[in-house]
Amino acid sequence: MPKSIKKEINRENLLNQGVTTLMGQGYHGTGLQEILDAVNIPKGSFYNYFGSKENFGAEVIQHYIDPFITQLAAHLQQSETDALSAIQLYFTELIAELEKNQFKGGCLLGNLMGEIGDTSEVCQKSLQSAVNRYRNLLQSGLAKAQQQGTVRLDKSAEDMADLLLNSWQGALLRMKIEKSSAPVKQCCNQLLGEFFRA
Amino acid sequence: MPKSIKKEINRENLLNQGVTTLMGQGYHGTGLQEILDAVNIPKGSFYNYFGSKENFGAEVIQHYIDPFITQLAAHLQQSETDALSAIQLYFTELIAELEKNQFKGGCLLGNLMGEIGDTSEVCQKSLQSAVNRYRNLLQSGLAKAQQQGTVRLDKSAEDMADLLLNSWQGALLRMKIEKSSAPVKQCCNQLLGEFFRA
DNA sequence: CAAAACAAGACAACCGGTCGTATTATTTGC
DNA sequence: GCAAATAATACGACCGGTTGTCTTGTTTTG
Repeated sequence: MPKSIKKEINRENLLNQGVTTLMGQGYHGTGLQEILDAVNIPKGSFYNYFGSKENFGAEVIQHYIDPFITQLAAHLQQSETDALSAIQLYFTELIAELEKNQFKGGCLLGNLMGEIGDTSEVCQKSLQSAVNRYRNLLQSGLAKAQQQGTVRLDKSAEDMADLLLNSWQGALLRMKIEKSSAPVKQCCNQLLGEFFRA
Repeated sequence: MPKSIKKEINRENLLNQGVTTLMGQGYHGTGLQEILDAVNIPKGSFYNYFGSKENFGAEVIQHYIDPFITQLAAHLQQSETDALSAIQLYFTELIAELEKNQFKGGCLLGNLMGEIGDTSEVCQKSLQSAVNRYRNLLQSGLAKAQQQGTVRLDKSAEDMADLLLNSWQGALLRMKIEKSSAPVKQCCNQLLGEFFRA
């Protein structure tokens, strides 16, 4: 097996484990050794793949959000369901996943925004990019729903996307400390079920 | 000076410094020594005042939220202004303070919910209590505004308080990474200025 | 064989927490 | 009301362990 491929596998494993561990214990609460042990990669190698813990964190952020964007985009492209229903279904699936994890972790973006969003410039940039990518997709979904007549037209899709995203982040925090999916369900019902409706 | 008084002063100083430092660097990002040096209190004393870093964190949380509750309650008791205006004024003041800090820190409750809200049971309990105290006050303010006819009656004050608090927390996270007060202003305008209005 | 990629482990700094001792307060005995 | 005894607090050196990073030697690659 060529080394260049092994390198990519190692990088991928580190990023996957980074998502899991940073989600569970936060940035400063996680030591590199813990991640390295989990995927059996020696410490010395780490700095060949990533220049620093901070750079690693920035890459983990992007690696984390990718699947969410893919999943939401897939729902929005389903031509047989309207956009609002697609978004609702997407969030229903997220809630099911959160319940499966017993409300631990929440959203890595939200957690890291709070912990290091204003102290690590590198991670801040990465968080900006990740949040914007997600927000823009949500916005385009809401705009599509507006065209389909299921979402009100007197508010901009941009404003609604921001409100939905912010409320969702806040609800995730509440979920974590209340160990209940009630906050996130309430959030979706209030916005997607009522406020945004045409 | 009796020792019992000095002890209370030291505790107070530690809690104040704890709020500042934990706000800026998070829980795991802050070492006890850093706090102790800032208020010139030896390490050994710390463990006479607080049993552990975790217990200290739980006390810092309560110490942090107290002034916010006092401030909001004071606004709500001003008899010459209606409740909705009082709430709006309160948030306007918060935004001014955030701008003064150049969008660093945000809300200690939100930051700690994300970082340790699901890993430290002691802090989780404290966060629950702090958030609930704050939420209940907001709810009573919104209920008062409903009685005064400025806020819609077809949604419960409880639901609106939750939505406002969650959106505010999310907007604070966005503020931190975007280094702009636009998200928090947008949040207040959307909810207090539009959605909640009678 | 030169250059690049990798891995082992050293490194100093720092972590939260403990411990014995010194100092000070408070209670007790008379 | 003073002194002795007891309790409470102050203090910082110190503990074992871990941190992120770097140096250095080895292995692999084209």
